[in-house]
Amino acid sequence: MSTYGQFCPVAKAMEVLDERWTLLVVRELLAGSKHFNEVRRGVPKMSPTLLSKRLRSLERHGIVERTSNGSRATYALTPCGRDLVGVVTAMGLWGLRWIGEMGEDDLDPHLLMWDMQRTIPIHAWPRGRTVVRFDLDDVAPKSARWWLMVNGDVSDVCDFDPGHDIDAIVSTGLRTLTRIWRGDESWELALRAGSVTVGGTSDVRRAVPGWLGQSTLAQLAAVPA
Amino acid sequence: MSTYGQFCPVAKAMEVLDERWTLLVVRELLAGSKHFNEVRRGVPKMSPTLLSKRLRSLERHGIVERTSNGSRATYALTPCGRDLVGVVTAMGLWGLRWIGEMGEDDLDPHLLMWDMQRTIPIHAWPRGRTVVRFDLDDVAPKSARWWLMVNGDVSDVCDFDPGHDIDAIVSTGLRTLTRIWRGDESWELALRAGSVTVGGTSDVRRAVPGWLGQSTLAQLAAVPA
DNA sequence: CAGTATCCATTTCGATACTG
DNA sequence: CAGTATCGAAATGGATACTG
Repeated sequence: MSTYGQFCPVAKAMEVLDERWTLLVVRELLAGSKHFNEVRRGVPKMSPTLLSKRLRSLERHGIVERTSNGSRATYALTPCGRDLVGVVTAMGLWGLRWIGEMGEDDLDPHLLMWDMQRTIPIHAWPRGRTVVRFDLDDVAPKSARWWLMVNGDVSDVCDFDPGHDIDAIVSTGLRTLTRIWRGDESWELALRAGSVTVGGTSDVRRAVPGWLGQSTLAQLAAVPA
Repeated sequence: MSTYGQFCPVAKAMEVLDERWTLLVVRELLAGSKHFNEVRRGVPKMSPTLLSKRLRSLERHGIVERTSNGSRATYALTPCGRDLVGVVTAMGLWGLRWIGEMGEDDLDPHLLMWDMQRTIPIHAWPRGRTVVRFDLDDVAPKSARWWLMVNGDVSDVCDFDPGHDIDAIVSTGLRTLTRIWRGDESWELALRAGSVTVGGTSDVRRAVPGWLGQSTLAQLAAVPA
């Protein structure tokens, strides 16, 4: 960490937070990840060495607390770390408002499905096991099909057929699904425009947008403070 | 600028903003600086080459607009740039709340006086010319004495005697003055503890804290949202 | 005043492989 | 699972001097 030599609190904060990846790691911890490889899932392009380094640095700064219960290490935000929710949110809302364009490299079906799986409003789903399949038509075959399930109060996602009955099939492109998830487009408009189609009983088709919803940030943006 | 390869708006925002110095340049522009060397005053430890590079980068990203009226270049934030006030504020409030410790290198009388000069509530000062001298007792002689003046609706600061009558003398240490300015301590407590003394007529001595006030961020922090 | 030019030490980071 | 070890390429940025 290099310093700025300024008393200004913005500078003091940036000394800690302006390093590459740092705030994304915090975002993952805010989203609820507790273990090393759980965090990694949210920042798959970060090398484990670097993640380790960042976690250590955050620990040194009193933002993260690491506890090693026997063999399993657990990471948690301290109160100071939890208070970064304001920074992460401000950053995200600004990004959402002003950086609409995503390059091809920004689109990642793994990342998208993982984020959806952990964010969807489980309470809005039916009681029993419910499975939605996603067919992404513009993606290499091995990452084109995903199964998202809710059973009781647990959600799961995988890229292979888990063998259960499928309640709905969402067919669309990765970019479209990402844009809807981010809140750049609405389910309604996309469905009407035909850039997304949903298969299933008519009840289910009507319900799917409510099952999936949108990213946490999009929900915040929809309720302008 | 390197990329993160994530669709997440936080990542997209950080791609633009996580480079060293970037957000501090934005802070300066938000504070009202319009010209190259004006911005420099707020980030004196940044090399001009790098400042130039950052301004260009901000311009490319649609955050800053540069206009060259003849020979004088002017920088201004675009609406997108102005909207970063939320990010800068969140960052600053977090820094203020959680990073209290300042190293010796973080203390800079130039920077402090410059920030005070541009932030003080001029309307709270008397009508005629009013001069406050600062004597910093723990600073090298050549940076230990400062004159802060208000005349009409213009404030000024310098490190040499401008030759006007002095209305008040504030004697304290650089660290104390910085802490008060940031809002870490209050004028009242510092005066009572004797870590600051103010010379002048009793009316003036009572008025000085109100003339000086505190940094913009400290004012925001004092009104918890 | 408003920047450029140059140069190099240092850091940083990504890739890959490996370990208890 | 939860990291560490190693290495080299790239870039980052600080210092300094210079220009129209």
